[in-house]
Amino acid sequence: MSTTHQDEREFLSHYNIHDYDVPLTSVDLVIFTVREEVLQVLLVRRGEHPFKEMWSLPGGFIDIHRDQDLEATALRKLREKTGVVTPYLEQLQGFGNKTRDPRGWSSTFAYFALIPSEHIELAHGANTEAAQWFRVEENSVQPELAFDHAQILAIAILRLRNKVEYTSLPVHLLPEQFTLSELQGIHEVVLGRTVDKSAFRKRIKEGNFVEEIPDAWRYGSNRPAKLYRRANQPTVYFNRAMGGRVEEKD
Amino acid sequence: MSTTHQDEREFLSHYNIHDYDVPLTSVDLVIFTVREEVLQVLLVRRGEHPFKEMWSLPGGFIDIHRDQDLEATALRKLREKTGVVTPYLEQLQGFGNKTRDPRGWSSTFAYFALIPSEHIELAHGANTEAAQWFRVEENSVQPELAFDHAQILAIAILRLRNKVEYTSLPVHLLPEQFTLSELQGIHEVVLGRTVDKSAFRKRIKEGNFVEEIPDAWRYGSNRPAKLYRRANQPTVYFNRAMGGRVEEKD
DNA sequence: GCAATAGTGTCTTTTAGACAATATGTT
DNA sequence: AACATATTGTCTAAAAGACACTATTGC
Repeated sequence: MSTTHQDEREFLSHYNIHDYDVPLTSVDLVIFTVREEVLQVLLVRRGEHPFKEMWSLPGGFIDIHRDQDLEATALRKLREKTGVVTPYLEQLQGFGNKTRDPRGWSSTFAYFALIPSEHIELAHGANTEAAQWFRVEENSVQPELAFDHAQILAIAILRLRNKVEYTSLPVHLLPEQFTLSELQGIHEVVLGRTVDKSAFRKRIKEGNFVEEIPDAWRYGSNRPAKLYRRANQPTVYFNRAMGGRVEEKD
Repeated sequence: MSTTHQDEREFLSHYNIHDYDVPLTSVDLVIFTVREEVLQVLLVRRGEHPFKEMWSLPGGFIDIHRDQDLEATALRKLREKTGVVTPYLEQLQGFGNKTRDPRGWSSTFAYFALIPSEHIELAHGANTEAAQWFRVEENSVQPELAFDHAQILAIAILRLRNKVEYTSLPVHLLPEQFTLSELQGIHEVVLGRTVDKSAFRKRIKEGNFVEEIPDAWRYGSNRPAKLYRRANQPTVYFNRAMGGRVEEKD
């Protein structure tokens, strides 16, 4: 109805968000990689209040002029900190309450990203916050984190472990080319336990999310290993988890 | 350090959110129930611009003075529309971009709730928006929805079907007391296919998320059925899905 | 007894786990 | 040949699917 549309235009012309008490809204990132045989997460040291000088997850406010959508905000932050432009990125969960930020009611969309550890250029420089990798031990990281970031991190770690149990997601922690043993190693690092070689390979092969690279081999002082790459497939979900029943879920 | 704390107090005393361009932030709800042997979802007719008169998911802005956290906002909206105070409630996903709301950059935390169809008092009255149940057909609902709510609904339906495949979640669609056949019926309605009685019962019993009610039976013109109730357990995740491999995931 | 639904048992199928056996490169 | 790691095969175990069989009530 034209009347309704005119009404709506009239309404919108008077609408001003600055008239309302609204929450702060940001995007935070949990960026995982596997380096030195350990799961690691990227943290930045805060240069400004609040929580100045403390370590935190990279993130920040949505820039409503530059960012088309939430994912654009997440990708922008990721690019600024790591230079990585095509990560595996998925939304983790939203968090929001009165107390998590001393500036007032605050909510955040937490994302989680997986990147291969090679070719990462961490952001540095006098003015930017320092970025650094930290080892994940159990469900946390050594330094105390700003805001509720310790909680967000714990939930991200849980989600990652669950996804590793029953999806093809860990391929995104590896570079372009990798062997099945390397892929298995990634699984073992994230899960914190060994997995059976035979069962693992059967599973991977029938998932069809990796493909052999023709005539490409990794050589060492032993039998060479076939090199594989990610197939052009969306994430594969297995009908059964790798271990026994998965106890905790998010 | 005391200096840092003083710095921070100083900083906060000058901080004013109204100085910044921030996105709108709301909470929306996808409320499911099973009535008349069909999966149904609760929609409200919008009384105000934008999208005045159109059907939409119940929801609205966070009230930073009344709501402690996001879940409190969701529960408040749910209570206002249905009178239900203890539903199954989980966060679905966040959505946010420049275009979903004509008032400007907008983001929403979508929640999804399951409630039994009995004892629901839908909100009515001249001033409040009309609330009504709609049948879910495939991945959508008959009326066109405001904002990007059709997309949110589709994702919620997908999530619900996936969870029904491999979790104990459907018990929340049933009243206090129910028979195993009724529970199976709920699964069949949501999944849109029949499931095997024997396999279903083995699964349910070993999950231990329902318990027999002593000496309680449902009578009819046939063999009486044992009545069960929800056990005091968190959601159980099964190691395998009910059907074959689950193809689409969220 | 009959109809109707509740509840159980048996066999098959699928896929993971354990673990042994074989393959193929370097040194 | 010795070594190290890659790759495959065989048997077992766990849990779902198909389907038949038994149980118990009202009428």
